[in-house]
Amino acid sequence: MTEASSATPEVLADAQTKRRQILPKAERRQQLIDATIRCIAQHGLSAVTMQMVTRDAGLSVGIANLHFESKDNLLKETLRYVAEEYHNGQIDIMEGTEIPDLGERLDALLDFQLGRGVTQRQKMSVWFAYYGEAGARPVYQKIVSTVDKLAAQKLETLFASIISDGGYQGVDARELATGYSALIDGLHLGLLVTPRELSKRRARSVARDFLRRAFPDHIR
Amino acid sequence: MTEASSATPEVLADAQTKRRQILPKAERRQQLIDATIRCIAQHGLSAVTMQMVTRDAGLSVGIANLHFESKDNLLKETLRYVAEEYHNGQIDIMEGTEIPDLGERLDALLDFQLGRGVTQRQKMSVWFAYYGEAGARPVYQKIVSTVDKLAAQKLETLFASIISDGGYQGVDARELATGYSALIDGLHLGLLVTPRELSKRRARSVARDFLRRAFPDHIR
DNA sequence: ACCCAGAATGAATGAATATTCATTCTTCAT
DNA sequence: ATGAAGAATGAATATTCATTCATTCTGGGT
Repeated sequence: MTEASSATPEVLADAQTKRRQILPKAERRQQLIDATIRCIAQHGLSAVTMQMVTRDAGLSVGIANLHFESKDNLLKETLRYVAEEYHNGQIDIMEGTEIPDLGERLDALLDFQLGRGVTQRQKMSVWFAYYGEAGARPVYQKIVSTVDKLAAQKLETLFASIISDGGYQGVDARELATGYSALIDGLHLGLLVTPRELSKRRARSVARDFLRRAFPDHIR
Repeated sequence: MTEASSATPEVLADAQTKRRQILPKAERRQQLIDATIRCIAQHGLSAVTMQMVTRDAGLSVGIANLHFESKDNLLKETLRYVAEEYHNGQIDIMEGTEIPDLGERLDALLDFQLGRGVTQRQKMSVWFAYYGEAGARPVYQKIVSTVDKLAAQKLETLFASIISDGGYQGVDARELATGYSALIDGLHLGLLVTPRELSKRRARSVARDFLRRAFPDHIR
């Protein structure tokens, strides 16, 4: 009642001063992508609305269509961002020369794949939300498979080096790389869907077991 | 204009005779669940509408709300159906006594998990569509984890028998079962998202490799 | 100091969609 | 045959949502 008249101008100003800010295109785009990721994780891909995303970003509804042509496009770009972030992280480790020891490099890769950054519920939710739609949306399939292919090659190369280095017999690098990738994906899924039954700790131990059985001289 | 009068009664009858059929509740429910599965696979979970499902089933729009209270419920029941179908199939193989030899039983399990029935795109699409939403929908999480838990136990028991039978040293049944399940999930994902890079044939070979490394005397 | 290009806003619009329910049709017990 | 129980229909309703665009605002260039 008295609020409107008794409140100091400053308080009112604080509440009202939602100063309109103008930022470079790239920055706004990233803000919106980040908001989209949060919304997908919290509400699920099928429940995400433009209102939801723009509210989460603290911006107006019209802005999403200004920077991305459409909702469809925003979702597509968000997937591309998440996919590239993950795969660039892997590739940096695999082809970087900072870690010369092959066993240690494997360890670093595993740390990245099942470590804090990647296994945050947020990221995994987004990941699988898109996988779920991939069957019906060739665009998603293409984004993922494009980026996946390179990572798979690098992994195969790394495995081949390790096989050669350790003189392991009867092990096929390609086959093993496919298996390891699938194992990691499956563990991510378990962490997302049944976190009660699968802890991060155990997921890491399972993946490490797989590697140890394949490369006993390089792990542990 | 003249159609109505010139067309023979029979032709009209053929076109019009969409004889309304009354079926037992259980049968209608199954029809609708089947239609839902097809729609999810073809259009993605987020694009499925009631119109779409009922049209696919060749029925009227109102019928879905008659047999399932709501769209939400129809989707929930569809997930339950698919989850139970898959897990019952696995459990039948694992605890059935039809296959006494442990190695053969493992083979049968692998055949089922990566064989025709399960890896049809339809089923896998539905599978991952729900996984994608599971992060945001506790109901889905619960349905999957409930049904998953039992299958995981049976698998662990089977592995334990094999370990004991083969006298394998330094192998933990639980750890291995977790790894194998994750591997299968990951392979399903690969078959769905990057079918170009991963054939069914290779998926089976990868899974078999995993088992052979763990239980060399029982596989191949 | 003052423009103005174009960034940002949000009310309005129209399309899509879940759900309802009055009505029609089937079946079966009698 | 007949009527009643209830299964099935689909036009109508109310809601939700993506997209538009006239208007407002900002900050850098002069």
